Amino acid sequence: MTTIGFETHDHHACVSDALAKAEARCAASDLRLTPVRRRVLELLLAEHRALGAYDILGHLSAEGLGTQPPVAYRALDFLVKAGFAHRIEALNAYIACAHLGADHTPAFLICRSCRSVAESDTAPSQGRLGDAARDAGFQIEHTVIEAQGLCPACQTGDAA
Amino acid sequence: MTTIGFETHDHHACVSDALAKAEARCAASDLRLTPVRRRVLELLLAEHRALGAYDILGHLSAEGLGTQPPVAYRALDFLVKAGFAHRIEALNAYIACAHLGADHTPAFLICRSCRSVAESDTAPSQGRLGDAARDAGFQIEHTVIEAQGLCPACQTGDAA
DNA sequence: TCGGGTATTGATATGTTATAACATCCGGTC
DNA sequence: GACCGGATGTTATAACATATCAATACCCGA
Ligand SMILES: [Zn+2]
Ligand SMILES: [Zn+2]
Ligand SMILES: [Zn+2]
Ligand SMILES: [Zn+2]
Repeated sequence: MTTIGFETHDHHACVSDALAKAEARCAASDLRLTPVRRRVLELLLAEHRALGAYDILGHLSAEGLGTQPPVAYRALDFLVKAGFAHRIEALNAYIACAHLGADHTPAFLICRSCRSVAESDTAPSQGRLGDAARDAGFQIEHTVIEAQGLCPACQTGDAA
Repeated sequence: MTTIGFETHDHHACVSDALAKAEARCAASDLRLTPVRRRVLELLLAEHRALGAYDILGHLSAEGLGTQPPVAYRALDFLVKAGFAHRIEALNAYIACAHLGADHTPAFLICRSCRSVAESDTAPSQGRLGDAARDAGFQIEHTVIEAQGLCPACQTGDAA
């Protein structure tokens, strides 16, 4: 299990690596990483934090890449469908995938204070949830696993 | 592990039992199950389905109990805080708790076709998520565990 | 029963997130 | 060049949620 987000790391490499992987994947899968889509991915990659669609739109608009909500939502939809980003349901926000390329079932650790998000790659079977689904005859297509609390940095300051 | 929602059951008893438990809990904890709050709980209990705040508001308004959004949101906040209802993050919607009285960490099985929701009382599902949090030094306060897919009934019809 | 604090409700306005609908452009193909 | 499909531009609106302040109900002790 790998958790990415709170550790200090070579983030510049982290970003360029993710962009390179996204480009390779697009080339291989006949997807188009257009300027707006690429820029939105860069914005999401800039920090390991969740950004709202309208945060994104603010940046795009400042850069002359589009001013209306569909611009941001289309790009985000593309990135999420392509697996380059994830939606954080508990925040109605979006974050770049930290395990680009790997087929995974993400779980998130979300700091309520600084809004940073760590992506943990949990086991796919979802232990007990999978059992419950099987018992109930429920066919799982997608799971949302999000834990909210305080990240290591914010615990020391103990931001209420 | 108990999953409630898809099985056929004595739903009339299910509802009155839940209302009785809620009343008992309010009496014991100095909480007030006012008319609007009680009615909203009844509406949520009516089916094992998630209802949006504005669905609720529609009913309330038809019954002369209030017409403005805060009426619904206040009642829902009360019910959620009291543990009588849960918020489904993936739907921005609300559902009555199926394990009233028990201290539990709910997990939900959400049918994308009929919007019915089963509440499974998993073990503090922090199996692997808890491990990841511990490794990262993250202090979990609340978890969201929601699986989306098709319920048994909707698989047969295979609603796309 | 009177006051005073607290919880609740009423009412208005606004903020935030997301999509529908339709026109237009642009690159590749025949 | 005509066509097609994906991507964008543009307008409007739907859906979800909260801030704020005034008014009222409730409880409790003086
Ligand atoms: Zn990084
Ligand atoms: Zn933090
Ligand atoms: Zn029932
Ligand atoms: Zn169903």
